[in-house]
Amino acid sequence: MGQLPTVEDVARAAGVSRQTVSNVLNSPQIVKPDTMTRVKAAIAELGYRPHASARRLRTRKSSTIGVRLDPMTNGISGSLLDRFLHALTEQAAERDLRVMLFTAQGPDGEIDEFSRLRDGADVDAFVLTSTVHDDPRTAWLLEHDFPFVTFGRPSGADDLGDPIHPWVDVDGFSGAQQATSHAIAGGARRVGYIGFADESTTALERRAGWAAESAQQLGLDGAELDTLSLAVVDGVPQGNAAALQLLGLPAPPDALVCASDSLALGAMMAAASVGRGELPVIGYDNTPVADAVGLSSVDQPLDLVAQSALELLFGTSGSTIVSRVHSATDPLYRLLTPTLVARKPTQLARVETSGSPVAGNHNER
Amino acid sequence: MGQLPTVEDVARAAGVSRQTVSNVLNSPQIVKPDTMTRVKAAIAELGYRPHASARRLRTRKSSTIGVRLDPMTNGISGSLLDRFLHALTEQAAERDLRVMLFTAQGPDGEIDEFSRLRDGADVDAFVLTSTVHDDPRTAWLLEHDFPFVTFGRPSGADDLGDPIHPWVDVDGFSGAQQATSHAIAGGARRVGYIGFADESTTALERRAGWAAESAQQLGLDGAELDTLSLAVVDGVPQGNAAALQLLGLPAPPDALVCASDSLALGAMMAAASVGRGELPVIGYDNTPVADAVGLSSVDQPLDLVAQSALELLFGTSGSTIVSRVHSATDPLYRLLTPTLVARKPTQLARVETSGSPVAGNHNER
DNA sequence: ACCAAGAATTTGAACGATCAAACAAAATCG
DNA sequence: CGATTTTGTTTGATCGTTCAAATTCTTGGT
Repeated sequence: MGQLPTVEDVARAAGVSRQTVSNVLNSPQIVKPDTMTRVKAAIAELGYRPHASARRLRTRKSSTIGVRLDPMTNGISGSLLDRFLHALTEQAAERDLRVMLFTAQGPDGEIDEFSRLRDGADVDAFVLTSTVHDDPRTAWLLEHDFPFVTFGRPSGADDLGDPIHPWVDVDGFSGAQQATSHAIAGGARRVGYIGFADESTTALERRAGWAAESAQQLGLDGAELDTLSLAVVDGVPQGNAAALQLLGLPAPPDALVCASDSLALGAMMAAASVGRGELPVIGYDNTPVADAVGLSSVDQPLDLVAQSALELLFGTSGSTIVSRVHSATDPLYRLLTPTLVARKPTQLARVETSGSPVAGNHNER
Repeated sequence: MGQLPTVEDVARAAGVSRQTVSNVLNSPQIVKPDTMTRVKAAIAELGYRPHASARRLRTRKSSTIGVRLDPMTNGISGSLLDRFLHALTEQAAERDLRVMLFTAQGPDGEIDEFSRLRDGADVDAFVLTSTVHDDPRTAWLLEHDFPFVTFGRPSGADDLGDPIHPWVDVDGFSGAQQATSHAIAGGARRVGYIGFADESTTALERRAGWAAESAQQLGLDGAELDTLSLAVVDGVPQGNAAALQLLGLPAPPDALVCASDSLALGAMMAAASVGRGELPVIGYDNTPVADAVGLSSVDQPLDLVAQSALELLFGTSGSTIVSRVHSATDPLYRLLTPTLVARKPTQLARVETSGSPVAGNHNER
């Protein structure tokens, strides 16, 4: 099994020329049916596979997407990125695209990597996550006219009308609205909200979703809404603290909507600790933790996010970068709608104790 | 900025030949110092960077490692893989290696991908995670003589004496031992254990570590140890249930060592729910959740795991695969020692409530 | 000063694929 | 039926780099 077969070997075996073999692979429609079968047989026979690097060299396409792995695993929500990465890799494979990882320290380090990967023709495009306002990375990519798409809208600009670059995002307003609506449907009349203490689009729109739904269905006014909500840094202890504070109010909330599963987990524990274990708490991101502790949570359609990202870069099919000059009918962005996953908040207490060892795989490592 | 400069352009600019430029980059020691400076200046001037695909085509090395992204995000511990991936990518970058992802359904699908990536010369080696006993994937790779390392020892074989393939693992015996020892140092006299209900090496060795330490320091015999331990499927609810059962014993444990943070989190909640919130609980894997809820946990040195994996594949430096015929002095495997990260179990309750919004980034998405 | 041995550099070929243009075969048409 | 188009296939060149062998330049010994 010494040498791998080349297009030359296949050509010889099938009694045709190199180029015909190449055509069978790349332009099947222009080759005559019976030569087609002959060549395909030879390919199967020899177990031929095109040499990726040779192809890349000639075509000047790497068929590879670069994604940066964030330096810090972002707390519980870190797995969000993990799941997105998985979805992206899977969707990419369907188009014969590959995902290449890189890491970097800070925006400048990341830009260095952009430059390196671009010049080495290692990647055709980047997918950026956790973008911030006035992101230097998107500025660099735009300036150098290199294809990319962001997961998260470019906050501050005219995102919907005339976005400065392609983006995909999940509608946080809708997510929070659904969560709130679900709590109300469950009988709540004062839905509290624990959100993020920053000015990001994400933070603002999720709170707005909760506020809008509370105002509309429960008739609460701005002052009441302010009383019922807190903005904190993301994290379990912060959620715990905030929930304790809200539950200590003269007129405490009878349900809690949180901007993350971390906050929600903290809130759940807080509620239990003050004897209100039955309090409905709804989280965000639908992380494994939410599933594990039976927490209702807003699920982001990461498969769709990944698919949309690829569509914005490569069109509805194929693996060739589409020009950034989109038609007016085909917008540069995708705003997707999340779904609420309802769970029984009492699941934890209900589980039956099992003394004898139970078989099963636990997916360690 | 039309065309990217090639080695040819640099050569012309520096007044030397192509090959000399190539030598400056690949064999610096054989080029005369002053031509060296001249060429380097030209490289900097033109902003030249070698074209990765062209190089790969010629050298027949891809300088890329393939890693499969597991289909399911493995519950809370999923982030373990995430962190490992990050460490691996970072370590790889230092050797000018890249990490390429792929996904697959089941072992057969993964083997198909192996074959595809190998034949396309996309990767030089694979890093496998979550290996199982008699893994068909390692069998295939061995049979086709393709370089790889596993994270996790090949259970069942003579791992230490004459391993059938290179592996890196973290010593679970030591980890559980440390956790147990820490609990005892904190005053515990009956340390309970909640572990995994399967026959994996991981499950066995962690329990053995706890058992050994309990026997030695506390003088407990086998029967008592059996009473104090349970084996369940990994998960928060299971941990909760198991902890409730252990705490309901006539002579309940005064501390709990768990084989995962998921189990530990469930156990913590169980303890709190029966008014034993002060009970020391120690988890495993040091996931973000453990950090968030202030849970002591055994930390796996993923940086070292990644570094060791690369060393086994590529030697102590460089990016060329080393032959699998290792010298006797240089074993085919690395067994690393984890570290216990001690945290205050009361952290959650202690956090002060903060009414006013606090600035800070919460790393959403 | 001469020649051999070593060091530094250059030249032609090759890696494996696709592109562009040239060519041959088949189909269409007046 | 010959001229013209359409369709299918082949040939030479090329992508940017490194390898292998050939060449030139240094150095040192006698």
